[in-house]
Amino acid sequence: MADHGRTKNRKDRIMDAALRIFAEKSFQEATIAEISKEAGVSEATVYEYFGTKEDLLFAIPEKITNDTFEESQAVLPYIKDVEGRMRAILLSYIQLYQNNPHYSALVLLQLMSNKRFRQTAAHEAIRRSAHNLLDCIREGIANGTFRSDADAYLIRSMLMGAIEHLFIHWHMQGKPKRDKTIMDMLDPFLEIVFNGIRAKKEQQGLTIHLNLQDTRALGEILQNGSMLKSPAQDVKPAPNMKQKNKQKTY
Amino acid sequence: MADHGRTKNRKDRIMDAALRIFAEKSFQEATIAEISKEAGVSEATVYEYFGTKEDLLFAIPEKITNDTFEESQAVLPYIKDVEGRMRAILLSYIQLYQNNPHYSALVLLQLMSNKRFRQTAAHEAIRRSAHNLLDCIREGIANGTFRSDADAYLIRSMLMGAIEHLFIHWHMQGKPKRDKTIMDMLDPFLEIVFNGIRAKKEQQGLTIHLNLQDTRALGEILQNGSMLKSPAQDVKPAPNMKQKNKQKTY
DNA sequence: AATACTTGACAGTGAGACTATGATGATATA
DNA sequence: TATATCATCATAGTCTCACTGTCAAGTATT
Repeated sequence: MADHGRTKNRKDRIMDAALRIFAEKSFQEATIAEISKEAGVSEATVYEYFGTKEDLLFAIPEKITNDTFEESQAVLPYIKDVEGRMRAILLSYIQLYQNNPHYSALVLLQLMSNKRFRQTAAHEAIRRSAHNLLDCIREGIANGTFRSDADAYLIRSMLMGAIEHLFIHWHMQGKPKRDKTIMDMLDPFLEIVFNGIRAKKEQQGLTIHLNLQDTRALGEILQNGSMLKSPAQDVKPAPNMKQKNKQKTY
Repeated sequence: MADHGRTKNRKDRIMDAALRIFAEKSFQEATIAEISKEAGVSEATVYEYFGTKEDLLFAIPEKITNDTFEESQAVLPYIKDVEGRMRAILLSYIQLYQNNPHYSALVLLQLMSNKRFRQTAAHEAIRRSAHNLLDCIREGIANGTFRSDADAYLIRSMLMGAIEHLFIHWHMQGKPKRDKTIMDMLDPFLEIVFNGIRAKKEQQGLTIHLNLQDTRALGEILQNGSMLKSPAQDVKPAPNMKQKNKQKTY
């Protein structure tokens, strides 16, 4: 293969450059000329690999999704606890965005670009997560974990919407608005949602006397007890959690 | 004003046509030629009113926002109850989208179009809602309505994110995915969130028996009461999209 | 009717997506 | 070493579309 001395393969170099430029400017404003220059290849080479500018746009999240998202989904079937499984789904979702800072911008660009978006791997991945979540919620309702009157669609939108909202804000305002990462918020977040939709159950075992006027004390008890810190604590975090950041390109 | 027999003023006709075409296609795919034809006006006239295609894109949500959003915000200061005020903010937010079906698409187009978005009335309206919400949440935390350890930013993202998520899905799948409107979901939604973040109080003086092994039960008991009404709408599977595929362009 | 203003038709410019083609030089194979 | 192959590049050219400029014709106001 004639590489003219360049090490990394051209297709990747083009996608890297395009990712940066698309995210920084916008689809209209980015030109193939600029992308090819940034990638150190000729314009014709871009067209060799990607038939159209739009193909290029669609290829990038496709690759990221296939590279980083798929494997993190593999553990899901082994998590029997509904809440733990939901946590794992959201975690992989968050990691997908977190590890690829420009990803959300690109996905939005695609979304707005045209109807083709529905056929992409990125959309498929999101769709599948959404579907899995819905199943979990229904399962939780069916087995009594969640209230029987809970609206599964609504709860799913709460879960995914909040995360997307956090990332969109992140994207719009430049990252470090706060010291807490979105990952840090996952458990408090889930606690609130689960808190709001858990079915009331009977209690067995120890009984204690509480004076319910003392709200503070109650709050302490609630948060220090094992239960309310994320029920999924023992669930092993999805594989690529170490934040390795394989290439700084993204 | 020379109107050549047309009644409605040209500027509005152009914006109407543009709103439809931008939302249906996308920014790139919509051409000024088509918009002007749809509006029954010459191409030059479009440029008379709107200097550039992008100006046209930005002018539309600007108008809608100013027309319909501002007044709905006027009542807010008079609602003293924190939760009631939060509900009102979200309600006006939902109405903004609901009354203008193409609005969300246009706002997203703007968002992705470029950085100018931050100076638009649409963005300003959203920003102000977001800000008001944050204030409400903080006030609720301060006055003991909400748990003291609640994360105000997170809660805001839950509230706004869920609504935006519902609308984006709505936009992507063609409207009537379900019989319930997004407005119908507002109260069940708020119930879950408030449920999850309300400070545990009331039940003054009552002593009850609790099992600390099942912390869930503790939470339930504390939150139990009036708010769990939400009629159990049985979940029906989403009638999956009609796959109409209006244009085979791609 | 006279003047001021608005609109339309049309021609033209420039940017940028995309194509076609032939030259170049690295690599594989004989 | 010689030859074939193939990725890449450079260049030139086509086409679509945003956008401009001009002028004639219509309408409003006086």
